[in-house]
Amino acid sequence: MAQIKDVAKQAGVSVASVSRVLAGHAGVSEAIRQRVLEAVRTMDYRPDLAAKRLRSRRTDTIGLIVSDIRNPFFTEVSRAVEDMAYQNRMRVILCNADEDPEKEALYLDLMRDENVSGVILSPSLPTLARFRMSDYPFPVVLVDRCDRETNADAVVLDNVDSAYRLTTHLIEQGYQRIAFIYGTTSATGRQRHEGYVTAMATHGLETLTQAVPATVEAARAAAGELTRGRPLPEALVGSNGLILLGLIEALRAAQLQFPEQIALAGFDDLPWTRLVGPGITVIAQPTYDIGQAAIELLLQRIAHSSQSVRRVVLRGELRERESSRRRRG
Amino acid sequence: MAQIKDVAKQAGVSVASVSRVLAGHAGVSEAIRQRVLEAVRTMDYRPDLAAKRLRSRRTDTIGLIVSDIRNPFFTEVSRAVEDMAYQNRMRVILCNADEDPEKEALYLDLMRDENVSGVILSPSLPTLARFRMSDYPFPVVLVDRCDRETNADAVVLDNVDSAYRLTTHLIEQGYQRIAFIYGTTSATGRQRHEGYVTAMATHGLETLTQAVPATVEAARAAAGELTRGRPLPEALVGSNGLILLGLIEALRAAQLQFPEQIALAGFDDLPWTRLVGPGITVIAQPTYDIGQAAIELLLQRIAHSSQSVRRVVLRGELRERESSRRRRG
DNA sequence: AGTTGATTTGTAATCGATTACATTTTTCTT
DNA sequence: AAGAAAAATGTAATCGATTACAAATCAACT
Repeated sequence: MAQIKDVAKQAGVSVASVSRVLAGHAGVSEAIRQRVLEAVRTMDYRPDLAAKRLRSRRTDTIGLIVSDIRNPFFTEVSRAVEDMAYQNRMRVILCNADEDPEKEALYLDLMRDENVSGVILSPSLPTLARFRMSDYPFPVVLVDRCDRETNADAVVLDNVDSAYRLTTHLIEQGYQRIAFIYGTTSATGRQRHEGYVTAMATHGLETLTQAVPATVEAARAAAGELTRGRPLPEALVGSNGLILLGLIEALRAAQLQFPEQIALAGFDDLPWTRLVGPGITVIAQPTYDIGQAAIELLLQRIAHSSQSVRRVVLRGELRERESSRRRRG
Repeated sequence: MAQIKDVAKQAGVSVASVSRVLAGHAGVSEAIRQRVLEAVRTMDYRPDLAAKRLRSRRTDTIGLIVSDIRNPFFTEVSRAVEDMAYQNRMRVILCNADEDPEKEALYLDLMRDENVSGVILSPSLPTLARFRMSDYPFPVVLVDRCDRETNADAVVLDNVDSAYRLTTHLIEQGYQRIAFIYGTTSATGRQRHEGYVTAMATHGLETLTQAVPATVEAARAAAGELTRGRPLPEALVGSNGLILLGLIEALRAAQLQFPEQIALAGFDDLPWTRLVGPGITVIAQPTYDIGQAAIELLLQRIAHSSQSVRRVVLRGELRERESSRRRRG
């Protein structure tokens, strides 16, 4: 394997010149530039990244810590982050923390060991509550989850407002007994719950909620309970894609048709939401944009560590489908 | 930041001893071991990974190159790989090559630069055809795609057989004009096509196939064409999850009910396959197991570079649902 | 031509670990 | 108790780049 000194010898220059040419630094004559480039080409020289990283103290690597890559929301975010990262000659280290604060801490520690340039994190509730930018030797951008109080760069959906609009849509369609099933492990669920509550209150309606761990199974169980209660809710709303899936499974099990017997709506426009039943009304998140915005924010922060804290709030889009069709009678 | 020499000073030993203790090497007295460990603890010493990697020439990193992480099959495989990797104190670098041989080559080059311990790759057809283990300075395990001729460690589904069983199932249910829509960008689609053809031939039936790029859009278009033809096919089979999705969209657009007007079956048991319509018959792949097997194979190969080439073939499971219900008449 | 200042190039220190080899200490043998 | 063999420990070289600093070259202006 050729090293920088071999290239230097071949080109008849010093290693410093080779390094300068390759780093694109100014102050090197065109003649030397050409000779170095030629030598690099003929020898197929590849700088050793380990050496480079040791000496330069930069890794050009970013960490992405999500709860579970299998959640389609994070799949899409991760794809966006990876695309942008490679475009900027950076690497991505991906971790699944499973909403577990201990794993999150573990992986954040690992990021420190890796000396990453920055981290994109979707924190669980406990981690978010404790979060201080200054606790980490690298920039952190929060994604998907963020509190009003949190002082950190972040990219989130307008959760409260989206939930408000979704709930209001159902109310306008003539539904009143609207049940909201939401995940308790993340700030997202809480905020969407808040929007739901506000919308219901605005219209003088009573709320009906179930807080569950954000899993298909938990949502299915909760919805099962709700559908066994009397009077039956007129509509069910799930606070994210996994929960929505659980609701559908419960309706299947209870042999309830939607929207005829019970209306349905939720968050996350997944490939199947318009194919299940007559199509499901959802708030679509601009997932790819969220990922893109997150890494852009991170790259800016890496470049200018002292710039002011920014929060990017993206708007969810209401996609009306048959599952929330106007209530007859 | 504490370095190894600080720890050595604090513990009153040499840097070599510290290194030996931390590496878990034998031949160091219990007394020193304890003193070093104590010093490491009190100083919260973290070895610098860049330095470690430079000197030891090992990165404990593996590369995972898939076509697109948004394909649920690869999402699940990737999760398995990450889980196992972190359990073995290894990092994962994930790349999306979009079925593009050039991008695959690019990322494989990047893996060389990163000096990874090994790579898990799901190659496009051209890359697979050209694949030689000896072209790479690191072990490579193929996943999902592999030819009979390919001489490389690999983990794949029993594609031919699975497709044969799925097709035979439809035939046994009374279907004869069965159309097979398959992806041409990967070996997987071809092999499943082969199983379909064999099953049809065995029963003396004529084949009806459409080869498409493995995307939802292409599959939708192809299915649209098929459903406009007369006589209408009696059943549609998609060679993977994305294609299946495209087929369903096409049936929706053409307002064809399944299985009443046309039966449906495919590959990949995704969260929604039993929720769309009356449930869709599929071959379920043991995706997590596939990922797990791949990294196990890779770790073994890293440990024993000269062991004989292994191929792990996992069996797909036929999940019969209503979309392939027995044909009336 | 000589001096000054700017620009280009080269030499050698440095990043922070691992590890080959040398040295010291311990254990065992006779 | 002396000497040999084995085990433990330490010293210093090494991995392969970047970069601070020194040296050399070049240009411009008296």
